[in-house]
Amino acid sequence: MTAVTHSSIREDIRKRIVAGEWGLGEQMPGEIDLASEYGCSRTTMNRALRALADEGMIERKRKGGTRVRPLPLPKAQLRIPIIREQVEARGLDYSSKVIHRKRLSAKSQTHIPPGTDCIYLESLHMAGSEPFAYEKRWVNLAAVSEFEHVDLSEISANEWLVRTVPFSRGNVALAASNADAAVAEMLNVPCGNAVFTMQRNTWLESAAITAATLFFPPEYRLEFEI
Amino acid sequence: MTAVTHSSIREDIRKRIVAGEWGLGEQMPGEIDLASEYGCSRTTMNRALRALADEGMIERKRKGGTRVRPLPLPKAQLRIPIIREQVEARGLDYSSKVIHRKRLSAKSQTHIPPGTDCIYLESLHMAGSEPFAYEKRWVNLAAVSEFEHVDLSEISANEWLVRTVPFSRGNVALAASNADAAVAEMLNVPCGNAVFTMQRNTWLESAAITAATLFFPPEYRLEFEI
DNA sequence: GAGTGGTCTAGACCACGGT
DNA sequence: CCGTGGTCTAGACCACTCA
Repeated sequence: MTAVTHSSIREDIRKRIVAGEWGLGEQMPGEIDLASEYGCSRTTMNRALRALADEGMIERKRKGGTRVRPLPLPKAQLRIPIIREQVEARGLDYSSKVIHRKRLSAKSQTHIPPGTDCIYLESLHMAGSEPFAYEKRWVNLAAVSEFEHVDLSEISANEWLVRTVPFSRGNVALAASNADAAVAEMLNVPCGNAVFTMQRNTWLESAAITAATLFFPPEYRLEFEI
Repeated sequence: MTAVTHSSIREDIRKRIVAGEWGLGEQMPGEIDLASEYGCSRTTMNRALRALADEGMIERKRKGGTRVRPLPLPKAQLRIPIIREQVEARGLDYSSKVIHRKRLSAKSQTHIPPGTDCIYLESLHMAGSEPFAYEKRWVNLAAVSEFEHVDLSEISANEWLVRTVPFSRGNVALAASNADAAVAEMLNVPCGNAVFTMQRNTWLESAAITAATLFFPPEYRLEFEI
């Protein structure tokens, strides 16, 4: 006898969908019917079906009932890794060095309003004695003025920001680009070689906090489940 | 007066966390206290807090209570776009052509067991008259034998597979690589140029279905929110 | 042992959206 | 109109884990 828990019910219904018990786009039984079939309350069945809807397997509409999604949404949970953790997960020592540090007005290529007082940083993240990633970053001093006095030999800019402004929101763009001379030298790859790049803009509420671009050597792969 | 719904409560508590009402790693009030503070039932408060825990903002443990996560997990919902949709979203006509099609035994670089009878395909996805992506794909005939007879001038391999085996799971790896001569010619970029690559392996239950590698021109960016 | 979250229940009312 | 999912409630028992 299967335990009547929302998770076991959810997995059982998932199997029935995968097995094709209800065709694509076809209406499946409602909460009340399924609840009585499984011998659980409607609340529990609701939770199981809600979870399947959240992951894009089914679609639910008031009055329209519950349907198997015709083309499932290929959604994935991607966890943006913290660089230190990635390095340490490979059993290597993490360190970072600041290569350039300047005080500049924001340029227009970032989401920080042009002219805003910023710190511009270039730093190299190391895994053992090998370069792991090169970073170019703008930090908005109007939003985090304390950043001006942070000792970046003690803590990386990224970690300081995460601890100071932990719950910011942002966007990410992934791309491939050809290494320019500076990036190529830092990552120890031939000039023009393909490098994986990740651009991140973050906000706290409506204030632009930081814009960072990370360059990874060609071996780097960002992996996740779907 | 704020309505007492799980979502409004969740957003209010999110604001209080962002405002720093409870320090990082510090224990916050339990469900019962918060429920009485908001004048809702414990069930409702549980749902609000569970949602915040799911998105990585708080950590919950039996007996240990609820705590603000010390370093928030940067998680993102990444929707893997269907190529046709990406092209059409840019207002361009989508088409695809098969460049090579062979029947081969699987090689060991994919997740399909070596020696399995496969179709190997190379195809070009077009946006208007421009190349949009080049695809190399293995399809396991032992898992989807009908694929042998599909007319790929009518429907792309990807779309046929999604409709036929809709609920497969898989993994994805993103990287930057240097275009080899064939890919460079197809994408109309200089040989050796950086191309964005996406490798996908998919399974239905435990059966390997298909392994695909997509190559995108250097302008391509994969964007998402965090 | 005891406190906290995890979960289930039975019942209720509401909101959306096809008919 | 009225069926369906969306949500809330009050109460209960359980399971984990810290002290």
